[in-house]
Formats: sequence, structure tokens, C-alpha cells
Amino acid sequence: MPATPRRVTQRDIARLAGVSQATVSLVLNNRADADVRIAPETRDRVLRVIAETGYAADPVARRLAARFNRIIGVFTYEPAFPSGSRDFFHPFLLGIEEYAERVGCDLLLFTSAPVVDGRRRIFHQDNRLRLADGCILLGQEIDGEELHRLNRDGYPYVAVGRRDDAGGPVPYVGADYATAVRRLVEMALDRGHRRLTYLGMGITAESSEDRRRGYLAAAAAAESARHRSATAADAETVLDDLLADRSTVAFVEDFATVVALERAARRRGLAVPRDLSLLSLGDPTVPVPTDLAFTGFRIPREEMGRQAVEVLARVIDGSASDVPQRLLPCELVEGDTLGTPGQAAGRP
Amino acid sequence: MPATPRRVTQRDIARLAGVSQATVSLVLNNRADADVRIAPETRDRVLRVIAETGYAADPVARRLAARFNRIIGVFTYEPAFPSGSRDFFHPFLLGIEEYAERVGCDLLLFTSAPVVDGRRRIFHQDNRLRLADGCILLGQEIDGEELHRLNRDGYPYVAVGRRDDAGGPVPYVGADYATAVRRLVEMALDRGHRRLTYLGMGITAESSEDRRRGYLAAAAAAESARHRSATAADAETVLDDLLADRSTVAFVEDFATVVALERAARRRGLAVPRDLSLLSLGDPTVPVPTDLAFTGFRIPREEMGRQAVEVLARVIDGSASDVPQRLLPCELVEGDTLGTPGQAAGRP
DNA sequence: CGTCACTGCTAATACGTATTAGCACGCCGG
DNA sequence: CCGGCGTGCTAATACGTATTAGCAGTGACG
Repeated sequence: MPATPRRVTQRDIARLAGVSQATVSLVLNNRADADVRIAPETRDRVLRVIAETGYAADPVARRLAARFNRIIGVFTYEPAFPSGSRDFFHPFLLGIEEYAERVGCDLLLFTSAPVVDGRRRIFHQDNRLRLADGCILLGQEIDGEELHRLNRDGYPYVAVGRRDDAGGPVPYVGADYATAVRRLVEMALDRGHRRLTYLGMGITAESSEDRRRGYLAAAAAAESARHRSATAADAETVLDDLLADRSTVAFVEDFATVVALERAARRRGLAVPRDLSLLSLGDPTVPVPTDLAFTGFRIPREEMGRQAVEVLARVIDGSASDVPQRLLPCELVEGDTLGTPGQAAGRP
Repeated sequence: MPATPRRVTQRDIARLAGVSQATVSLVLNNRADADVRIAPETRDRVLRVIAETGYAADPVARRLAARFNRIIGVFTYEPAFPSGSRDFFHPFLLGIEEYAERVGCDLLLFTSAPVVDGRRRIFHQDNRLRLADGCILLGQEIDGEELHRLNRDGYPYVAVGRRDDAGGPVPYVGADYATAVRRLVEMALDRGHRRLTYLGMGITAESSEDRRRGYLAAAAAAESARHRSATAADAETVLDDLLADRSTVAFVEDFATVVALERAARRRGLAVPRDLSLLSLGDPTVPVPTDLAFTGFRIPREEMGRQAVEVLARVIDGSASDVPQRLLPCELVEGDTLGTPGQAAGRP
């Protein structure tokens, strides 16, 4: 492999066309301001040479001079393409890619970020954030200190998912979990449920907090509204607990857990929703085989991705008046797992 | 949003540490050659200032000066994150990301490339290829002219999947379809099959050509070895055709088609592999529901992605002696759809 | 005391583009 | 013939980093 032949530059074009490098740049950028004029024949000559040589501007040099790149960074706190085939990031990326394509931006995945304590770090030696004009942050839990630093540095970014303040408000495009969960609770109350249990994932992410907040706000009207954490592996003991408490409906944050619960119930001869209603608080992020349509809501992941790019573009070009924060509504899914309490009593 | 405060540069560090910008650069790059020496105390002073200010080198400027970016471009001829979870690219991207992370490179997805005639184009005005040190090309069919141009420009790239010459040999990491198909044909012949049919996808991609070549090479020993194209929608007429020809085994390129064929056979009271053997020439690229384990082979997509990055890295740093071309073996899958011909005759 | 080698640093320049101040020229009006 | 103005372009510079030639200072050695 021979040393890369030096690429064609504006200087080369200039020499061939008998003009200055500046003129080439002016022609390329179609400048026609009052104080910049190029004779049509000169312009044509330059354009002809450009076409002949197949010249293409070096985006790196362009960025250094112009301060903009048309590159949008994407930082994921976990690998962007996990091996589990159905993955958490995919719908977001889909939306991000779609909108990036629309606005003519390339996407830079920060795969070079080193992993410390099982999590990628944005900031490290030889930090490369500035390669992009701005950055989209993806991940369930985002490090507060890193957000602080981003804010301090004035680096343009948008988080996907609502974030608490971190040395100032954090720009985000999130999903309105609180409202969605509140609606589900109200639906359950409407159907006559009085003893509720919320089964969280036991993590401290804002997304979890918002769901819980929505639950607590609406569940005040219930006779009993408990709250505990649960995983799929716990299914058996959790089910014991639900029965002991005479809860008639459970709001389950994690999809795998709700599937495991239903299966555990079936094994004991209990039917969903006849004997127990199960609501899912978000669609699956890992592939869990089930043929049951769970009642719950859908997270507008794709749309979140799209809007994140849109918002970021405005942060970058400075047209965002203040810190943009958007919450998108979650669509309720009418499944088959919400019934009325005491349905079982009717037919013993 | 206030105007971005000017970022900290080496000049700032230099001023604060009372040295020159060059010294800062030398310290940063840990230069300790014979002809470059920095006193330990000076080095420490500079490093201290760097730590205090949180300075991070501008990767754009670095690239302009150093000619390398540690950015690997990824060009996909279709959107990288397709919506019908039909994700052809995913396993490749997974391998690419994994290896990129390992070698400390970021990944640039060329989403800005415009779509003309339903296909993205690498070359267009304001072509941004040079942002990356090199590029990985993904897509079943890759435009020959664009490969020509890449070769001519001396741009470092690697195609995923074997490619025919295009104004010179094309660097690639592909799958050895020819050998895999040949093995399957030999297996079928061993089991006593004598009348074979190959069902292709009717596209001109190299991957298709290689499968067909492997088939033709090994099928010479058969009594009848036909070749035609078929899609899932054709299943019924294709089945008629197979029966009329008394073919006992079909080699099916497209996974959806093989699934449709089996279903069509079942509808007619025929069993696979008792009455007809069906071999799949590659794992699914679209999710097709089936509970049958097809005999065939698996394409090492993830490994292809990994090795593509590895090879590209060597092309970029010039350590690839000649044009690298690798074919990875496909793992044979022992499924339940290859039987012996005339199995049915035994029990009418 | 001149020469030489060695140390530790800096000045200068390159990378390729974008921008801006301003030059040279021709033309017109007075 | 001079001032003024519009036209069409160029020279110079900035962007932030990497590299290299070479300078000043010091000590050793003949």
C-alpha cells in the first residue's frame, strides 16, 4: 500500500484555474454577498476544474475554520449494539438516524470511551466530544457529575429521558411516565380495584422515579397502595406477597418480571386477569417470549430519538431560547391483563 | 444560550505554565525521543495546569495536523437501523463496535449521504468520507463505480462481503459461501439425493454468485441439478415445479422463501424432510416465525464485523502488505430438514 | 580558550478551509 | 486631471495541534 497520494486541495484547484485559494473557497460556498463578487466566467472556470479533479472539501479543515461539522455525537452508557437481539437502544437510534439523515448530519458513536466500573465515561484523557457539534446522551442512568461538567463547559447536548438538574437544568427529550402510570392507576380504580401494588426495578434512575411518582399521586384514592421492588427471579415470592396482601392489581415496571409473574400465577391455577390484573409499565427492552398482550403503555422511543436530534440542532445553532425540556406522551395499550377485582368470585 | 465560551487551548495552557505551545504539545504526546527532552519539573507544571483547567485536545485540529483521527467510518447502503426490526446490519455493527472499542476508535455513521434511486450514494457534493481515517462498507449490493472511485482516490476502506475487482482488487472480509454450499450439496449427495434444485434470490450480488458457484461445482455429480430464482410469494408454483421435476432436495438462498416452501408443502400433506428436503443457505435477515430448525449454515456476521475493523486498521496504518481479502468459514447447522430421498416410499 | 556534545526548550511552519480588509482597475462626473 | 465609486479579486490571517530545525546555555575535554 503506497503512501496515500496527497489529496486535492483548494490550492490545487486555485493553481489550475489561475485564481487564489480564497476565490476557490468563495465559489465553493456560493458566496454572493454585497462585498464578495466573482465574475461568472471565473466562477465557471473554477467549477469546471473542481468537477474535473473530483475535489471534495476536507471536512476536518472545514470544521477547524468554521466551527461546525454537521456531526452529531451519540454517547451510550452501554454498548450501542448489545448482543440480545432486541435491544434497548435500537428504537432510539432508529429515530436519531432518521432525523439526522433529514438534516444532513452524520452520527458519531463514541465507542472509544473507556469503561470504568462497568460504565462508560464521557470524560477521560483525550476526550473526543468536541469532534461532534453536540451530543445525544443515551442510557437509563446518566452520571450526574458528568452532566455537571457538560453544563459547566457549555457543551451542547441533549439527554434522552428526563434528568434532574445537574448544576443547572438539563436539556432533555423524555417520556411522560408519570402521566402514563397515573392513567393506568385511574383505569384500575375505575374498574373497581382498591388494593394495589407497585413493583419497581429498584434502581434510582429518573425514569423509575417518575413512574413511581405517577403511581403515588393517583393511588392515594385506593384502600391500599403498596410499593416494593421485584425482579423476574423473585416471581414466586412476589406472587405470595400479592396474594397475602389481597392485592388485585400489580403495576410492574420491568417487562420480564410481569411475564414471569403471569407464568407463576398460571402454574398455580390462577388466571390473569380473572384472579389478578397485571399492568406493564413500558414495552420490553429485552426479548421475552410471551403470547399475552399486556395492558400498559408504549414508550415513544423512536419519536424521542427524532426529537432529541431536532432539539440538539437548535441548541447547537443557538436558536433554543432557553434549556429545552420536552416530555412526550406515552400511548396506552389496551391489552388483556386488566380485569375487575373479584371476577373470580363469580365463577368459583 | 450564551455564546459558547472559547474552549481552552494549548496556548492557554502554555501561557499559564510559562512555556511555549510546542512544549505543551510535546508533554501531551509524551514525547521522549532522543531529540525531544522536557525537564521533569516543566512536565509536571504543564500537567498540573492541564489538570486544573480540564483541558482536552481538540480532535479536529489534531486530525488536521496529524492526519489521523481514530475515527472509523461506517457506510451502509440502507439505513443502519431499519424499522421493520428487519435488521440485516445489526450483527455486523455489533462486531464492528466491539472491535472499535477495543482499538479505541469512534464510529462515524454516514447518515448524511443522500439517497438517489432508492440507494445511498457515497460520492456527492460535500462528500464527508475524509472525516474518518477509513471506512467500512456494508450492503448486499455495492456500487462498482463507487468502489472504482475509492480505489482511484486511494481512500482506505474495507468491504464487508466479498467483492469483485473494481479497477483493482477490493479489500474485503467476506463469508465463504461457496465452500459452505458445496459442503451442503455433498451432504445431500451422501444421503443419496440425485435430483437437486437451487432456488436463488435473483440478485446479482457477489454473495449470491458465490453460493451459486459452490452449488454448481459440487452438483456436477448429480443426475439433475437445476437452478432458478424464487421468492416467498412464489412458494406454491415453486413447489409444483419441484414435484414435477422430482427434485428431492432444494437449496434455498432466502430464509423467508424456505419457510414459505415448508409451509406450502405441509398444506399439501407433504412432510419435510420425509417427502422433500429443504436446505437454508444462510440465517434469517428478517424475523420469520418458524419453529422448524432448518439444516444449512450460519453466516459469521459478528466476526466479519470485527475482522473488518481489524483489517481496516491495518490498511490505514499501512501495515497491510497488499490488498487484504479474507473469507471466513460458515458454520454448518445440523437441523431437521435434510433427509434421504424416497423416505416416503418406505411408508406410503 | 576554542570546540564539541548535550540538554531543554522555542520559533516557525504545516495541515486545509473560511473570512475579511483592502488593493488595482476602470469608469464616470465634475 | 482628480475624486469617488463599483467591480473583481487577493493577501493575510485565524482555527488548534504536531513536528522539526535550531538556539541558548552548560559543562567537558583537548
